[in-house]
Amino acid sequence: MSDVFDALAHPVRRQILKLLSKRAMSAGDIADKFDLAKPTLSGHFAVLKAADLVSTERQGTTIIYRAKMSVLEEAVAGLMAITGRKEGR
Amino acid sequence: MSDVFDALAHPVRRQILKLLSKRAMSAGDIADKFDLAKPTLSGHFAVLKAADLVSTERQGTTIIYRAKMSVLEEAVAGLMAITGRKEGR
DNA sequence: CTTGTATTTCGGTATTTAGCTAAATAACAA
DNA sequence: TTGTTATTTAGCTAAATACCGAAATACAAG
Repeated sequence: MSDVFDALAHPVRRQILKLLSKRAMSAGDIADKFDLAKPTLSGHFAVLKAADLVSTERQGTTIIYRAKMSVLEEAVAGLMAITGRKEGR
Repeated sequence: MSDVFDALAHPVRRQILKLLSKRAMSAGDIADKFDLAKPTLSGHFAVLKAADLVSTERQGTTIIYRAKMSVLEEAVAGLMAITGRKEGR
């Protein structure tokens, strides 16, 4: 769980998740959306993967990233446990 | 908003928020709950305050911390914007 | 004004993180 | 095999973070 919050702490990683929540994308396509070197993005992908927030699938030479929404929703639930909210909908 | 996620990234700070969500507490009382030096906790308080996640009130020589639940709920809402959930309740 | 209590600020070190370039790996096509 | 494209790993530096003990600040009581 702590890994998830670590991952969410960086704005670029939150933005990546937002992109992936709309549709799966290749590493390169994601990287093109940011003004950062590709290895830097690759590092961010690794953090997201360590947090289990994304899954990957290789398609030939490209790698497709997908957001694991269920894990993200667990983080939301974790925060709501602090706020005292009941389950969201 | 980024400050909020930075603040939430550290497990001690999440734990502090959880304590404060139950009841307001003095800095010292909070510090007693952790096996860390007081200056270390004071630093965590400062991060929470910078994120506007807590408010303070001085009562004589002690300082009372309170969780600002509304700000925490905004963070929840921010995450839910990524997940695509509708407003929680 | 001195003392005691609560808390923060200061100064320091050790660790982690974010970013880069260059090099390595993987898959594929010719 | 050679070359091309996509991505990651390695190696590095700079900056940020977490922690500590010691000192400073703020307040209240005597």
